[in-house]
Formats: sequence, C-alpha cells, structure tokens
Amino acid sequence: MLTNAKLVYQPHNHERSTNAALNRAKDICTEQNVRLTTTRELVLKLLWQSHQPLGAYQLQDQLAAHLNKRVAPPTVYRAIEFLLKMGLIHRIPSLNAYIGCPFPTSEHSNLFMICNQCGSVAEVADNTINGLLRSTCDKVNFTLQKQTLELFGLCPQCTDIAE
Amino acid sequence: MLTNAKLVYQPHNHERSTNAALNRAKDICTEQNVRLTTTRELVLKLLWQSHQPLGAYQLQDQLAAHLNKRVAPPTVYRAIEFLLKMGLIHRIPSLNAYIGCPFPTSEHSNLFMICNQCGSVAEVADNTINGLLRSTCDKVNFTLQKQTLELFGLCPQCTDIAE
DNA sequence: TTTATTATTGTTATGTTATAACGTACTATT
DNA sequence: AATAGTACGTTATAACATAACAATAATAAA
Repeated sequence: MLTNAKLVYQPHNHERSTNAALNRAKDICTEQNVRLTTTRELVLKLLWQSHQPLGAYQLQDQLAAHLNKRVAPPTVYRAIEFLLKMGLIHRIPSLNAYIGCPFPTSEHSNLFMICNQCGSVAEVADNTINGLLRSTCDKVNFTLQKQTLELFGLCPQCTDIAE
Repeated sequence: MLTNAKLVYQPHNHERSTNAALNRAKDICTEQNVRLTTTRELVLKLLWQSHQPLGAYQLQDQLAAHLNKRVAPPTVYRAIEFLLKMGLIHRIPSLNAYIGCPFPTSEHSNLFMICNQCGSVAEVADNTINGLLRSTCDKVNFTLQKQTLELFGLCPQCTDIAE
C-alpha cells in the first residue's frame, strides 16, 4: 500500500519534502513540454506546504499575499486546472478543496482519508482496492474511467485523543 | 452485491417502484417519529422519478412548478437536509447533485457509478469493497465514519454503443 | 531580428451552489 | 385555547466557479 500517511501524520522535514516534490514537478512539466509558471508553481507550493486541503479562495488570499498584488479568481482557477491536468494536485469534491498529490508519477487511486476533527487529509494508493473496484465494474459492464473515493473519520492522532 | 443497476439500466415500471419506495419512506419516518411533509415528500418523489441526479436549483424549479408558487433555495435545502439525514437520498459531491437512495433501510455503501455519457447514476452496495475499505482504515488506525465513493465512466448501455 | 503564433495572464462581470438570520405558521400535547 | 416544538417563508448574502474579452509574455517561424 502506497500512502502519504506517514508524511501527513508524523513529524518530518517539511521544507525538504516540498522541495523534492517541486523538483519532480518541474521534471514532469519539462517532459510534457508545458510551463510551470510562477503562479502555478506558487499554488503548487502552497498546496504541498499545507497538510489540509485549501479552497480556491484561500489560495487566492495566500497568492495575493505572496505576490503583493490583487489576484482574481480566474488566476487561481487556471493554475488549479493546470495542476489537476498534470496530476500534481487533486480536488476533493466534498470539501470543494484542493490538495497536493504526494506521488504524482504513479497511478492515481484518488482515495482520501479525511479527518473530521483536524481536517487533515491523507492520500492512499491501494492496488487491492483499485483491483476490486475494477472487477466490480467489469461485473456489471461499467467502463471505469476515473474515480474519487473519500473516507471521512478520525485520523490516527485524533483517534488516539478520542480514546 | 446489492445494486440498483437493474433499476437504472433496464426498463421497469417506474411509477410502481417509486410508489413502493415512497411507502417505505413513510414507514421509516413514522418509525422515527418525524414528519414526511408535502415538500419533503415531493422532493423525494422528484429524486426517485429521475434516473439522473438533480441539483438543488433544478429541484427548486420542479418544486415551484408542482406547487404553483415561488420556492426559495432554503426550502429546497431544508428538504434535502432532512432526506439526507433520514438516509432516503444521497448527495453526489462531484456533481453537486442529489439522488434517491434505492435501499434506504440497508447499510449505505455510498458507491456510485456515474455515466459520463448519459448522466445516469447507479448505486452499488458491495460488502467486499466495504470490508476492504474498513480493513485498510484499520491498518493505518483511521476511524472510518462515513464514505463517498464515486466511479466515473460509461454505463453498460453507453459502453455497448461506444464499442 | 522582426514578425507571427501561441500560451498565459489580467480584468470585469456573472453564473451556480449553499447558508445565515429572522419572522411566521403549522402541529401536537396539555 | 395556551404552549412548545417543528417546519416553512423571505430576504440577503456567502462561497465556489466560469464566461468573455483585452493585454501581455513566451516561443517559433520568417
């Protein structure tokens, strides 16, 4: 099981992991012959630095603060759109929020564990679950193209506190 | 595997199944000692009659048409909130839309197969998937409370046409 | 290097989804 | 009928998202 649970749930060198991820992002964009512009890179950084998903208008505020100028919604949504297409971030529909993808190169499972208490979100890539979903779809002749799986509950830390 | 795929994907007596479901809804509300008022019942009917999920403002229009009077958003959202709480309908986050629950009394899997082509949505209750999700959560000490699983792709009919 | 082309961003306005707040009306019980 | 609790009406607005068009920057072609 591939997961960023460790990253999310345990102390770690945040800046270093963000930088590493950023370099990978740059590589991916170079490879695909697309541009990781200042705005796009900044949005990506903001999302990776936050362990909680951020809404578009939170990003707008933070972006404006960093750039020292007014930023309009389309600017944010364009960056979001780009990053989503590149698989560098995810949208979490039930939160209307966005989160950095910890393993952008691997296949996306889009399985999220969302803590109702502290708001943290961990992404989990589990081949067993994905396989089962695929075979379930096959059984009823449904052609699976994309998926979003959202699990709500208490993260390990909040679980421990609650007990 | 419990599913309403047959209901959604194959011809059936729509009015009869809606009525049956409505009776069950009435029983559930009586049991819980809550009121299935005219507005609530109408919203529920509208959602069950539609094989596609409906947005709040679509419901607003249809509601206004049926009641022959202006209906404001809070009216719709209150009915939705009630029906969600009673487990009679589901919200599909990525569509900002609502759909009648075909098996309100059983445990909710909240697994939806959403057709990108025709917009139909089928709900599937699969214990294997649910079990696997639960054990995955246990593994990382995540306390699962709720879930929404959305699978996007082509329904059987649209799959056949595409081939 | 200049020009043409394309990609990106700025700006204004507006569309869509959802809720807050407060007052009124209905329902059931006493 | 008085009362308490629940549901509804109404207005306003918050929160999320996109359309349309102008301006600019980056890249490729001449």
